[in-house]
Amino acid sequence: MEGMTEECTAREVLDRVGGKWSIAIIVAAAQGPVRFTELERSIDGISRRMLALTLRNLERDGLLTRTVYPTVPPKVEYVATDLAREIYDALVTLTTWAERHRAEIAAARAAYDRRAAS
Amino acid sequence: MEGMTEECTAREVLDRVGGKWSIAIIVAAAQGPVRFTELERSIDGISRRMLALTLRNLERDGLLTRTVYPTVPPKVEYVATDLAREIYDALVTLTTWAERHRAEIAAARAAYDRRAAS
DNA sequence: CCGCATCCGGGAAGATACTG
DNA sequence: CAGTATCTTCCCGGATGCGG
Repeated sequence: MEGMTEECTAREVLDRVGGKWSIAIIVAAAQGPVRFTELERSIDGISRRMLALTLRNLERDGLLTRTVYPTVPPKVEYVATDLAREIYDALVTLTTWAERHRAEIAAARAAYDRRAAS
Repeated sequence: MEGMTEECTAREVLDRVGGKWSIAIIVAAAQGPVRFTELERSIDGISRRMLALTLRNLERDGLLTRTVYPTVPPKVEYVATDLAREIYDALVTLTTWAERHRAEIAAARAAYDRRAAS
């Protein structure tokens, strides 16, 4: 449809896992089945709306499996697919990296901003 | 400043690397020094504005080093820092993954949409 | 050649309230 | 419990033009 070349594969990655909350959800759902409210509580700052939307998109792309148990009260479980599990390590690498270099990056940013305020 | 917990590290990754063009730029600049126009040509679809903005942000976070050669015409080279190189493999993994499963994901999406159109 | 300034539209995402 | 619906706000990102 578009005149896009191969360059946009990086773009495609982010279309799947680049959402604001996708990584956190995938990592959580890769450890085992998780429920909606469980995710809502464990992912700090996420809104009910964004959780629902992100879950839908991840399910749509085949990264998450949604299972509904017709019980009362209703119960829905999400679990990462094999496809999603393939990038689990990479996602953890990125998360760990961000965590370990948080201070370093903040310092670089502060230094840059200080120079810009000249 | 914030009351954010540890949960948002995934968020932080994307703040650095989750820009629309960040991955493509980091991967390109990890192979060796690249010039502005060079990036503009090699990254399909990027605008001059977004290239400049993304380069600035990556430099600000200490992921890219910017070197200006005071020549005529001016010459500016960008190269990935050691910090950015640490996630190079993970980024390549994600890119490769997206490329290999492109069809699979598209199919999952199509199937999902077909069911939704019921 | 390498950017920055400005204008502007569209989608992302928060707040809030309501349902099966 | 597991979502929808609506409304609003914000900022990403494209287009264009200027400047060192």
